Amino acid sequence: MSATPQAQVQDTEQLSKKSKDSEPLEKIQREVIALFVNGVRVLGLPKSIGEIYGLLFISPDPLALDVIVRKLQISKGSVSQGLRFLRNLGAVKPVYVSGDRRDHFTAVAELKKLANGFIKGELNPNLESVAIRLNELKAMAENDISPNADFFQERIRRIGNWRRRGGMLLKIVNRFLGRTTRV
Amino acid sequence: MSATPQAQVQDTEQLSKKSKDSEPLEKIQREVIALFVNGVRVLGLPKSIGEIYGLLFISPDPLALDVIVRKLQISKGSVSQGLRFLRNLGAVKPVYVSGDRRDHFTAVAELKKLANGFIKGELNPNLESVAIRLNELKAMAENDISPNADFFQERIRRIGNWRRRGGMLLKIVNRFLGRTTRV
DNA sequence: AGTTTTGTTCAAAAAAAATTGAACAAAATG
DNA sequence: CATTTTGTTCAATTTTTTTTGAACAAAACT
Repeated sequence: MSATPQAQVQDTEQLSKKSKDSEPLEKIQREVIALFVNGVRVLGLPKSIGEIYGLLFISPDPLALDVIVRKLQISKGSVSQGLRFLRNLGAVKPVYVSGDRRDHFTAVAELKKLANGFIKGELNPNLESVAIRLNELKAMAENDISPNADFFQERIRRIGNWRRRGGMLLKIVNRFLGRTTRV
Repeated sequence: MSATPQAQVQDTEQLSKKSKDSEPLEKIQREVIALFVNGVRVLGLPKSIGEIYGLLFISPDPLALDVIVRKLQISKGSVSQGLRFLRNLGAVKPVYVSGDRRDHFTAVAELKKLANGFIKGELNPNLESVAIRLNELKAMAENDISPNADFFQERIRRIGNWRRRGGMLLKIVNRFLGRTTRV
């Protein structure tokens, strides 16, 4: 809490609350954020998501939306949308900060929670839609009278097999990372 | 136009080899391809990759590049690049077809091979680069003298932990799907 | 009441990624 | 060796995705 000027901040302003908000990021923080930006690309998520999560992950205290905007220098709209996405995923959670009207957020930093959120929010819905489509395809293949009908059926059975094993894998991942998730 | 739907193919052409190339896709084939196009999006891969793999997966015989171009109605460049990518991943393999100069390809349809290819080609390189960066960050955090230094170190250790468990998970996935892969 | 603060929404702009197509190279054919 | 066939490359274009920012709404202050 005490004014701890590791790098000189503008001491002319009130040091109480605002000063921390406008402290520029430390180099190590910027590096960690870059790591996350890179990381989320593998998951097919936009840069801003990685920036926001990374910033919260490497910030000791919960941050408010407009602070994130200032620190990352990205638009309010991006941060609003990004936070919503991360909240839905369970990767970020709101934290009450007394005496401040704004919502504050911290990163959820347990791998199992992150993985569960991603699986439930992004992977499972997809697996389900595949299951539905697959049933339609199976029917279609059974009515097919072309010389390739047998081949088509074998292929479709195979996709079903993939889907089944994919679902098992998600369960295994879940168990490995800790408690199981209700799907 | 006369009311005949696309069911009829032009039988006026020679039925020998070319006819098969210009046969339009069956409905069920188009559906399966759509399924793959959708599927590869989850992996962060472009549509054309899904189309090409899907087509090969649901084609009884190996296909040559220009046949793929005609059947999918996408450019030669796309197919060339897509096939290279899929070949590198081990998702597609060349097949010798006697009496034909062109390269022919079939889909590799074993889930374990596909997963191994994807892990080796897309996931592991990323995990490795994280490992490298992480070492730099660890050193940086140890030299940090800010009041947050301890926090930063905890966070970086945590990322290291994630990475470790991620690597373990890939091994587990591998074992689950069949033979193990050399990493 | 009005005013300020906080956060959301969504059309437009910008950025990023994928696709095209024409030029090119390499190999096979005659 | 000239021609054709096959496949690659990459700059330009198109498409898709992401980001912006201004308008808006809701709540909290005075």
